[in-house]
Amino acid sequence: MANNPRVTKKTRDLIQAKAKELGYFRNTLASNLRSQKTRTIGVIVPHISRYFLSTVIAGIEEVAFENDYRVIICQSLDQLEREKQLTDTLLSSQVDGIIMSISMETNQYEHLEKIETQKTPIVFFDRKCEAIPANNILIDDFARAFEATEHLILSGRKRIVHFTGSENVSIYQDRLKGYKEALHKHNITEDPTLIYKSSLKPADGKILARQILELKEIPDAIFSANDLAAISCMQELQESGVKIPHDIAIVGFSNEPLGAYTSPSLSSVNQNPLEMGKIATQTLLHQIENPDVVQETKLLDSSLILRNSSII
Amino acid sequence: MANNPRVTKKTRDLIQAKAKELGYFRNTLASNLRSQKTRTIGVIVPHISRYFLSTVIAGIEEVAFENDYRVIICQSLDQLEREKQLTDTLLSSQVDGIIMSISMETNQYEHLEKIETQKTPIVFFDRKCEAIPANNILIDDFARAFEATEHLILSGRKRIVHFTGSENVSIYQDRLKGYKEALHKHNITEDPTLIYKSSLKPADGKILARQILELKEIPDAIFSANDLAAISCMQELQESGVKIPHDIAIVGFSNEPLGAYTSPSLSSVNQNPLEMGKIATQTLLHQIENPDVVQETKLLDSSLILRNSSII
DNA sequence: TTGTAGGCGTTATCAT
DNA sequence: ATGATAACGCCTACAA
Repeated sequence: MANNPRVTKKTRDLIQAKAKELGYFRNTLASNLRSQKTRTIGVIVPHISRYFLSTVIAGIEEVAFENDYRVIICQSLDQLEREKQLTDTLLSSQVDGIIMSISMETNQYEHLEKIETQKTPIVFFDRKCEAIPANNILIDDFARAFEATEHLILSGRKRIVHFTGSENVSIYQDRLKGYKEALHKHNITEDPTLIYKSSLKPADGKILARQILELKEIPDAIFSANDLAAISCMQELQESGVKIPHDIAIVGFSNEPLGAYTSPSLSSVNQNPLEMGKIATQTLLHQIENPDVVQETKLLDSSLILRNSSII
Repeated sequence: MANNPRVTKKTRDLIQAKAKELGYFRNTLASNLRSQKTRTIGVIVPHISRYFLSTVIAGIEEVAFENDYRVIICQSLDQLEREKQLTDTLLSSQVDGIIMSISMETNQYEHLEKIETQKTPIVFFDRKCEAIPANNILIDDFARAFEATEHLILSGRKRIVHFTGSENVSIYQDRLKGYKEALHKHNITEDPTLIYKSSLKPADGKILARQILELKEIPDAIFSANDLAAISCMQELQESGVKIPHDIAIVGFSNEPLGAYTSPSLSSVNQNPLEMGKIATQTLLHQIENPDVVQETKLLDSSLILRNSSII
């Protein structure tokens, strides 16, 4: 039933017509079993509903579609246990490759080693993973965090709070380092009581806002490692009468579209998600076809976007 | 290799251990081919990045996961052509069932009839589809549109614009009917020049705003069939000096989280997306296990949420 | 140009 | 309690 060119075009057309008439569908299962290829890419992401991730997925789908690959999307919900299960599921579904952004909880790596053992090509994006040899598609989180913090300092801010996430995750480490480096460069003493770790969900932003309001000396700026926490924190502060950016300037990270609509609008970092999805997929497809390519880390463009939450 | 109880527990454990050691994975492809079941649900939605849809998907995943089903998510991007291709893909992947919200462009139904021919169970949600016999999980779009429009009328508005979408799609038809019915009940003459049809994307909202500003008699309210168009329209109007809600009151539809953050915040309709995803999946799984159930339409709860864009 | 056999990995069934 | 075999549907390779 394959569209084999050795058969006369006429015969083929005839068969195609008859097949359609009978409602025939090639059984992809059998076909894949036979060919040992599925032309399917598995994607594991923490959430699909975040702007950043759904846009990465859009980029993945675009390139996959162009190359006649299918995409299976799975959500780990930032839980290690689900990530393990999904890995097993994808491997046993014989996906040709995996694109993944590891969960916040991921601090053990047997499930990733399975992927390596199976020789299934894998590409990580956004959150760097060095547990197994693989390509990593990232932005320069350190540089952007440095830039964001320096921007606050150059606006005259001195007591700058930083919201960080799980230490398992490279991006939060790097953003924290960038923050510290900027303080250091401008001779501002690092104050550990100004660094707040959380899971950076909207609820966390509210809690952090209340903690900040209880500080003896109110800070004059916040650099948050994501937008959702920044926005909910901003709202909570405003409800307590804090003027943004006059009293406290705020910069987030990820450039959620939401941030353009808040009042004030939120300064943030554009991570180029569409591009990230495309490059990740191109890299993976290349690796599927050339199993012996060396792994490397690719840094994509990114940029600080200034809006009203940090400009007076 | 199945975990067969007829084999001694001891032997099974031994095999399990050895399998793990060797990094063995059951080949789901072969297993599914053999059993003629995939325990996989295919989902086709217009977009995954809209709050409404990604939340429906979260509901789908939750119930699927509980019942040990996998979920394949596909985006039609509201394009008929992609929807057709994805239907073929899912059918030939032998999914056990399909959950779908048809695309805006869908005005022919051969691809859906294929699903029927294959006897693959299917459930539609949000956008009603009567082209083939199937369960439809919906909210009462007519009633909520009526309520939204009446709310505007009772606030003293008389020239009420309506933004509608493709006439292929039941929800836009029903919302339009609800709008008209409310006008009718309150003896307001229906004015066809106040009904604007578009694809309701953010860009459309801006265009519509400019068209409204050029009307001889500026309207005093807008009821939009979705939030994205409402929000971008509101912004464009504000940039032209229109005061919301004083000059023009606005109500959207879908309750995008964005709407809670705009200024003013946007009145909208909560469609209960999580519940919708759960019920759709329960219905589908029930249908997979009981192939001869009758199809029906289920109406879920929904509610008008009043915010500052329509309250003075 | 067309026909046919074998095997992909699993599992149900039959035989030992 | 275990071992052997056939079949799921497709596709490659070889034969006719």
